[in-house]
Amino acid sequence: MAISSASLISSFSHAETFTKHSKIDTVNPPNPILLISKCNSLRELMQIQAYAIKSHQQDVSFITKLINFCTESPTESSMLYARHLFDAMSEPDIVIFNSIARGYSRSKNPLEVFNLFVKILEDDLLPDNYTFPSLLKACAVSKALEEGRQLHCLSLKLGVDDNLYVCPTLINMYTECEDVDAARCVFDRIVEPCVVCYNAMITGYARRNRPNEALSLFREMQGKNLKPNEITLLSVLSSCALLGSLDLGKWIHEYAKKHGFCKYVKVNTALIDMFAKCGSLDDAVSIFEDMRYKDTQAWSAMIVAYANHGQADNSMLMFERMRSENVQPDEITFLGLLNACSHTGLVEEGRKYFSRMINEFGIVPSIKHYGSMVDLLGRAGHLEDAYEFIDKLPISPTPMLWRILLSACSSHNNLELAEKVSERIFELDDSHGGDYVILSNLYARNKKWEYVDSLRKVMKDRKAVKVPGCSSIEVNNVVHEFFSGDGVKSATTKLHRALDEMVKELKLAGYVPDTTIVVHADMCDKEKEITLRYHSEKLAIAFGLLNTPPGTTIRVVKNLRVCRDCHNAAKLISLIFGRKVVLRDVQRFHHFEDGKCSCRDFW
DNA sequence: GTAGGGTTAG
Repeated sequence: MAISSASLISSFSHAETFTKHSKIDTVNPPNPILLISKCNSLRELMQIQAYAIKSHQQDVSFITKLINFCTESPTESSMLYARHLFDAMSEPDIVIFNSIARGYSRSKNPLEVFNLFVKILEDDLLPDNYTFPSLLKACAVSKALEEGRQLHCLSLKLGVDDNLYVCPTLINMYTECEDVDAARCVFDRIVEPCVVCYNAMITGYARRNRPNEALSLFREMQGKNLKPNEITLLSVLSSCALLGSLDLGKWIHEYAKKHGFCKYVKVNTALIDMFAKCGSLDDAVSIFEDMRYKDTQAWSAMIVAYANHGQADNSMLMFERMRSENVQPDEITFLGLLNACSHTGLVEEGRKYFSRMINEFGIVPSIKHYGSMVDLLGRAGHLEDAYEFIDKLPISPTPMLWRILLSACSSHNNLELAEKVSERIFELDDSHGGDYVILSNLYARNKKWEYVDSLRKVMKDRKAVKVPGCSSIEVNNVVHEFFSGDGVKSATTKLHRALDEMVKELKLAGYVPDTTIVVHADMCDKEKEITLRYHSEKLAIAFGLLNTPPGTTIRVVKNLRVCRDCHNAAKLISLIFGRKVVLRDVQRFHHFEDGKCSCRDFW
């Protein structure tokens, strides 16, 4: 709702009635500054100002209090009023500037913060340690690394860089601007970092997908007997989730229980997310059901969790429960629902949620919602619809959107459309090796070897690199990582013998290596088979079989989508070795049990 | 009620 300053000022003059209708002690007139502390609406605040003017008690200190009230939890109208007060001052000083900047910073308006800074410099005012947090936050939200660096220099010059409040904002600015190493430099310069600084750095690592460094700082912090708080736990839990480290996650859960952190809704939500992403949906559900108060994020976490585990019916059930308890859904809620539908091929339901999101709840779809819709249509085989959907978007499509469609083309073996889609991708970004691999696999499947060859050359010429497949498994609190092809040349370890043994047993049970999905055309079948054997997920599963007691569930996390051959193999492994295998790929979870997968081979 | 501010990590 937009409010003009004219309407504000008119309600301001209306506020003069305050003095007429209120009983004012004329002998001992009340101090307007004291009235502000009891004030609880903008309207009352204006009445207090009217009174202060009338009783000649309006001074700089009073105005500062007024502005502070407005910027404490700013709204559009409170900021307009604050700005009105500010503009009326003849010589605003740094204190006033800081207060206004705080308001703009809290209402995520970096542009106005920067404008104010320009004014500060023009007025020859010196920024102080109250000025920097707002400025640095503005850089963080607008990803302005260069401006952030300059502010960092200025803070050094003015000697406020090691201020209790400036330090964490500096770290946060650098991590938000994706310069995590610069953040670490700031952190390392602090003589005795406090919990807030640790939190800023740990959160930065977790957000920038560097969970190992986050966890190692967490350990360092504990070694120093610094007490983590609930905010520390949020980042540590999200690091566990990234790694799929269930053991550490469980330990954090115990820690949270012991130290009274489970009363925080956000900690519980992070626990739900962690358990779900570490493959233990049951634990996620039990945390969720035990929560007394569930907010939008908690419900969404559960909806997303069910979606990623392929339980669309439960996702939708959660949504119904959420609605019946009058909790408002947000964009993440719908992202979860859309993913739930796309993972299970519920095209009509997905379409319905998409339109309800827009029409019933007024949520503007983001690129991720569009991506989910493309996935929904494409994976269900409505490839042309998906193509048209992307073509008609109100925004220009990102390579990612086309990539989702390309992978759907691959699932449905539609080479013709895949070629068309690849063209669209390469126009935007030709450096992504995965795109060439998908297309190349499709050529191979259709026995068009000459195309496979030329595509490999193009890929090489354009210096496109493929992210290597990497799978990890946690055994006895240690996360072991395996890259595809590890040991292809020198397979001498116990693990490789176990792998050979595993494949031998699989073959006895009817496993036939699917050599059509290997990119290299010049390999013979034997070589192709070896390449497949050393896929990272097979290595990780073999490691699990070798190093965990019979009957233990094997939990593997993979950085890419699971390949068709490994999916087949995992199904058989669950059957012949009597092990549950929980495989998290970049897209979703696969639960293998008794020769079947929870995705029902739809992925 | 230290009577011009009250910040930082989610």
